[in-house]
Amino acid sequence: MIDKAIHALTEPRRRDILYLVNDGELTSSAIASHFEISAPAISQHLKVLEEAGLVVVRRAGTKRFYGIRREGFAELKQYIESFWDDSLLRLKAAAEEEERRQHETKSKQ
Amino acid sequence: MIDKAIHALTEPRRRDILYLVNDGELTSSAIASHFEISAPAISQHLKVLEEAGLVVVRRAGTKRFYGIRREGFAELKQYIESFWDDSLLRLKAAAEEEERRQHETKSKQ
DNA sequence: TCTTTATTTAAGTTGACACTTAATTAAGTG
DNA sequence: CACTTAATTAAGTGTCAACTTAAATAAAGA
Repeated sequence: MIDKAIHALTEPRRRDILYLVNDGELTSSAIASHFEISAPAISQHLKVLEEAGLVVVRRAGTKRFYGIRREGFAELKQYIESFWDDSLLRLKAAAEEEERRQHETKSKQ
Repeated sequence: MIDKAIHALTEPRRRDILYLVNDGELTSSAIASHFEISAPAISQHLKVLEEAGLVVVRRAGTKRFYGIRREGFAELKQYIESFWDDSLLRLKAAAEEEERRQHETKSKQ
């Protein structure tokens, strides 16, 4: 699911859609009205976002309201933060190593 | 630059390259030896990463050593964290709103 | 049931981009 | 100056996915 979520977020248009529905539930056509692309294109994006667990649908008559799925974002946030933490730890170590090297160089001058 | 950085990171192969050089500077060919794709393909990826400010080159004779550019990552981290913070604030507000609605419903039953 | 509204699914087109091989540049080395 | 090594640039290919229009589904109203 994390892989699907990351893939879903790599498309700028889908991030725009998420920003929109984050302000409150919207129907497919209401979302489409914010862009210049066709309704089917939006529908396809929504399908990707739904399968990635980032949005949920609530059906009401012929309308379908799309909204943010909080659990999906929570999982994703946790994953990305662990990635950052790990990555930053390595960067910190590298920075310290470099500093050590610079001190060594200076002492040899 | 942030846009370029995000775009650079959407390609899995480039993330793999970043993981590699994060452990220490590597030449283009050393990086290529870790994958099954051609040297030019790696070179093209490195160019994208460099233009996104995520790696830096150090020339030494015919060799070019690629390494992580910390400032680039710092900028990116800041951006993504602000995105998260903002996004989470809105999600928190939405969650509270929903809770209020549920209480209301219960009190009316 | 026929029509309208909301949306999706189907099918096909197009552009971006990650790759390839071949040619080129750049910097030593004999 | 040739030759080698390291890497890039050039040019072309194939794939994928974001889009299009047209057709299908699904629910509600006349």
